[in-house]
Amino acid sequence: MVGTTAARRVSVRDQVVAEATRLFAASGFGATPLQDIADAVGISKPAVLHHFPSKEHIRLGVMEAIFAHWREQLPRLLLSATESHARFDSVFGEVYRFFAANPDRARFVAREVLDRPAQARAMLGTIVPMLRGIAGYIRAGLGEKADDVDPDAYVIHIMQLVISASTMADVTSVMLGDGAEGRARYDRELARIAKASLFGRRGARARETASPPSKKSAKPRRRRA
Amino acid sequence: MVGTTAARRVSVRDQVVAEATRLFAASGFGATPLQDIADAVGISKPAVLHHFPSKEHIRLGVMEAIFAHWREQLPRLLLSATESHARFDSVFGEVYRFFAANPDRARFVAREVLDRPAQARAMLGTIVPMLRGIAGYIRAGLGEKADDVDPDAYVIHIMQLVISASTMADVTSVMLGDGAEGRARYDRELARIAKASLFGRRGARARETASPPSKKSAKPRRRRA
DNA sequence: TCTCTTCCTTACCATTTGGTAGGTAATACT
DNA sequence: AGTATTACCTACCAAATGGTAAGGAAGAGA
Repeated sequence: MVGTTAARRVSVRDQVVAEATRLFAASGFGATPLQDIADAVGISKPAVLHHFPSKEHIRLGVMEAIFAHWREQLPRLLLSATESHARFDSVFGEVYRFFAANPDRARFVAREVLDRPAQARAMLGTIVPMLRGIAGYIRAGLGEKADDVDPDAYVIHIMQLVISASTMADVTSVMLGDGAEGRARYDRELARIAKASLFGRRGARARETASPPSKKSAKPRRRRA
Repeated sequence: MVGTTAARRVSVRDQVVAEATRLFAASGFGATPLQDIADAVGISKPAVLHHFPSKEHIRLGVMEAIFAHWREQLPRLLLSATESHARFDSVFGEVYRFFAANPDRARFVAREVLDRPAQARAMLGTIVPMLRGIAGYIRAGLGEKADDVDPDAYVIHIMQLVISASTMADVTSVMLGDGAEGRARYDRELARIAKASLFGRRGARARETASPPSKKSAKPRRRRA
């Protein structure tokens, strides 16, 4: 019948994880029936449970996939430019794009933090060393005189900001407008806050190279709606 | 209209809303059985449905209570100090304390944004005029030369930051430590980011009056789980 | 006392849903 | 070919859960 083992490029298991990620992100773990996942993949419900012992294991699979992906992507940050402003743009852009590229990831993580704080803590723990690495670069880049900045806390807050931005953008657009321009203002201000709080308004403005993590068109003008 | 018997200290209806807020915040709307709310209040499940036509109406009651509370509190911001730095501290402190004083509110709002974006949008819409008022003050306080700041977007992001901070603090403490000092660093950096991104690092440091929004009222909140 | 209203109870129902039983067809292995 | 394994199916079950039915206690007003 329909393409069996040979024609199967992506394993059914991976499809389950992918669809579950999307559905969990949209409706939440508890509100997503196993049947919906099965339907999305195109198999029966017991077939899903053939690949995972339980629904709970699907959730773990989704979470592990996200963090594994992130653990794989994050090290690229550590190879970024050496000049502090350029490095900042690079690092911020990487983090931003990781979540913005697929809001499902941000939504899922946000839900896990709410629903299962203890497990979310454990998962976050697996990337703490890398976050500390980023914080270390910030500390080194700013030098001794920046004793008002707390790099560890800063990294945490910016990660939060990016996650919540990816999560809430569709809701907060009621204030800035739903169009592309509203979203552009939103993204630009997010990048500005992240940068200006580190280098100061002057420093951030002086090098406005990568304020909005390269959307399509960066409109430098700003208007009231 | 329903003045009802005066003997009642706190109406059962209000108790239902209060307990539902706590439970919905902790576990989510879908994952909170009606029975749990009934148990928390100390009545039977059908008794809960005597006060609310359905579980859905309880959710609406919780949301309305939160936003009504906020709509009532926010105007105080508009009476704050006139000097821009002092006003900032005042406004930021108000927003921060509103959510930090009761993390359930932040958690509930965060969940609503994830689960029911359209309704969350509508609710946010009811406070947009006030947010624009705050943005207007920021615009006026900074003057013409601060054309890099987008006050409307700024207000949205800071609100997001405060909400997500109240929501995720218990998880992110894995990086900064669970003790009071870790939380203090967390709060201090949050305030610093909010302020420095508006006034610049120099401006923010010059007036470090209200970095960590006094925890007097928010501190003794640790019980119940 | 009788009646009406409000608030609340116990019993019950219908639906949803995670998970299981047991069988079948295709594939891999020998 | 013969056998074991993998992947999947239909049918089913037990638990959880939102909501309903029907009625009782308590107070107010007559």
